[in-house]
Amino acid sequence: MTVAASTRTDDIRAAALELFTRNGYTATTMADIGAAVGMRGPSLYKHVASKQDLLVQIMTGTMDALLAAHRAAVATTSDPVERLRRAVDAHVRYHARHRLEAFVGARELRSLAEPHREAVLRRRDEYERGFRGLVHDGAEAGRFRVQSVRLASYAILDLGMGIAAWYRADGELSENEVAWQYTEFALRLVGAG
Amino acid sequence: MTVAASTRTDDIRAAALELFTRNGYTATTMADIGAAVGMRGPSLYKHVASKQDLLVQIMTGTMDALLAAHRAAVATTSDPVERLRRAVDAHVRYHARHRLEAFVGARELRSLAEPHREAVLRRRDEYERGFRGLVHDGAEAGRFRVQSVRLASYAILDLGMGIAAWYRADGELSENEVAWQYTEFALRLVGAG
DNA sequence: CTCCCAGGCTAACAGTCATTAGCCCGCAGG
DNA sequence: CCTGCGGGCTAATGACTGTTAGCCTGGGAG
Repeated sequence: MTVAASTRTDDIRAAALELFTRNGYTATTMADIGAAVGMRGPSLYKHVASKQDLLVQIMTGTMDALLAAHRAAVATTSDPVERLRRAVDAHVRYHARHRLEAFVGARELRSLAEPHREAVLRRRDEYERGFRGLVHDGAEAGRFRVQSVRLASYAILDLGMGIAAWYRADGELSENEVAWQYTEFALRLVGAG
Repeated sequence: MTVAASTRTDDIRAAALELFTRNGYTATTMADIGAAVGMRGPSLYKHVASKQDLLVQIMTGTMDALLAAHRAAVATTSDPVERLRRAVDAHVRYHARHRLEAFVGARELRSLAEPHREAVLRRRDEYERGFRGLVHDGAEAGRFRVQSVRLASYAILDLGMGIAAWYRADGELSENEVAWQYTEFALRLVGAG
């Protein structure tokens, strides 16, 4: 049986994610991560390759998931306004649902060693270009009123990043409320309100 | 003569700010900072108290300046829409002009030791409440159409944070262009467009 | 019952840092 | 000329960290 494999490894990854988010990558020690899952630091090496590898897994996994969500969102319609609405919805929900991953993904790029950093950066650029394209198409079609496509898409992307910083699943604002409000914000922002 | 005091100390602070921004506080060594100003690590102690002190100066100085700019901006009028416009303008310009300070201020809170962290957090809360108040007043007066005052002010604040991440003084967008666009964004966002 | 090994542990290594101690040089004031 | 010292340097210290080596145990396979 090779089903439902390494719970242990997953636990470790989850603990690392939590600690990286709260204290940062460099300030988190292997001993800390071990303590969080009930073992000593060196024992972790029976399950993971290295501390850096833990970060790599988190960051590349995150970008892949985000890109996938984006592609799925824009593939469902060709109306520019609706495409942007769905992309923002996916963006916001991703940052709310995976706020730890998003948080670490945004803040620890500099802790990522070089073969991987470039790869993550490339995917992030691709994501950014995707949004810029959506805003551009909507403006082209006369559905948006924007002066700078670049500025507007930066603004929309930054809204999502912000969510990862303050959203709490057990807070007084539900994911739906946040998603609805923020898509509204984004559409108003590009003058499609 | 006690005029035009420590150029040396200022140079060191500037170099530290630059390095903290690019590599993060923990990843920056005293030797790095020293090299940036042309001396060895230990020599820095003839000018500054400690590495932590460097961070403290940067972060508290930043929050004070931001709060001062905010107060000055909202003191100049009592019209809710205009007050928000000016507050956002100050917010955006501050984050563009002092992007390094803003960047470090947002990202290195966790590296700040405890007497000071609390103090910075308190001032940040105060700043946040200021914006929330502006949005609330405008909504109360029927000039804004917002569902959640809190969400709208978070969104506006996050826009500024984003600027600190990508703005470059020598980029293709001038401070004025960014400021005008972003105040427009903020006003559209609260439905005052 | 025996054997194996997954998975934990401690000890040790090698490296990195912030910070301190103590030295020394050049120059400004007398 | 000398002397004090601002401000630089090297060496040393002490703490911490990621990672490796090697040991031990308990439970499942045969």
